[in-house]
Amino acid sequence: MSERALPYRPHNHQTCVSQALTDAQEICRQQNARLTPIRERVLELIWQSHKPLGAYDILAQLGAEGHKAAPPTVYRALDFLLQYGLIHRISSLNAFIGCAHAGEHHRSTFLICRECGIVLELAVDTVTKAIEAAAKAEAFQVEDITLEISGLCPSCQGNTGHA
Amino acid sequence: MSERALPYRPHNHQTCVSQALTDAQEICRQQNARLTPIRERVLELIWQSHKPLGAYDILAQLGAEGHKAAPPTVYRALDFLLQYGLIHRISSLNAFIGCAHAGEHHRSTFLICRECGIVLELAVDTVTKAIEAAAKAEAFQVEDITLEISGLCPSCQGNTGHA
DNA sequence: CAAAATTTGCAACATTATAACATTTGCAGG
DNA sequence: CCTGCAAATGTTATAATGTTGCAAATTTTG
Repeated sequence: MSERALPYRPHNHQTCVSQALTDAQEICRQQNARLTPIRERVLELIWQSHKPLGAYDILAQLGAEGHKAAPPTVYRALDFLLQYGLIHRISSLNAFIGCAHAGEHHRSTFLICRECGIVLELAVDTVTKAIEAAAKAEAFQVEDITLEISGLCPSCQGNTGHA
Repeated sequence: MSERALPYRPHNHQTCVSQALTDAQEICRQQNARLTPIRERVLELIWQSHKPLGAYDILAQLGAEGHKAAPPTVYRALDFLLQYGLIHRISSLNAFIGCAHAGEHHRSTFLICRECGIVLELAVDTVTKAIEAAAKAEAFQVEDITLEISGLCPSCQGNTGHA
């Protein structure tokens, strides 16, 4: 597996997109899931940047390209993509972002820049372990972890507060 | 400072409520913030249980007791209570819960039972440290952490799946 | 091919949150 | 006291996000 580009830095983003689509196709094939044109297009739209995209943004873009879909169409595609681990939902933003580790079993941490909006997904074992230990200490059975960190990415630090 | 009751266990909940209100009054006095009747009542409603309460639930309860408020009234009270650290917002539920550590500087972890809805707030230093270390490794400047763990609380484990 | 299951279309609606502006209240200085 | 400002609340409308229910089309399966 190749190294992934840091989203903050300039990079050939088309590589991110095509990698994500290829991975998605492979994952769906393995699980006998149908990556239909709508689902694939929604995934592609979400991957158009490293900023999370709202459901209604997706809806608008589909509309702009001639496919006038209704909200359920988009939400169903999103549900599918979530179910197969191809995207993540960012609760604190009511928005969705492509999964950078599709196919790998992982717990994600999201670093969300409040300035540029870019999100970096991490899978840090020490964090996961600490969380699971804390839950275990309370005899709580963990099913799902939402960990979203808001702040300033390296590129935006020092760039704020002056016109 | 006295020990806090575990929300899952039966406890004299009135103690939780009055403690929360007393703390809130003290915190507001110290900061010259006005804990007006509406704000105090919203806080009290939120503390009526250890389950997060939606803004429109609050609205409905205010209505039921004769104070027919509009959404902005509730959201403004919530903003105030959030600002002074008297409540927390649970992003994954779009709901609000009383802060169990008001006045103490802390980063919270929420254990949310999907079965009974009860939320336990923790402030675990190992978790906070691990998260901050992970962010630091990416040169990310942390401002806010959303950590919400969904699963089964001790009381609800084994109680599910059979009528 | 026919039946069954999955996916999509579509209309209506439910829930959550905010904008904009008017009115009232609390309070400090004259 | 009272007056004038700032903070808080009231009011109306609307924006943003998400769901339900059912019909039509498509795909899979026997």
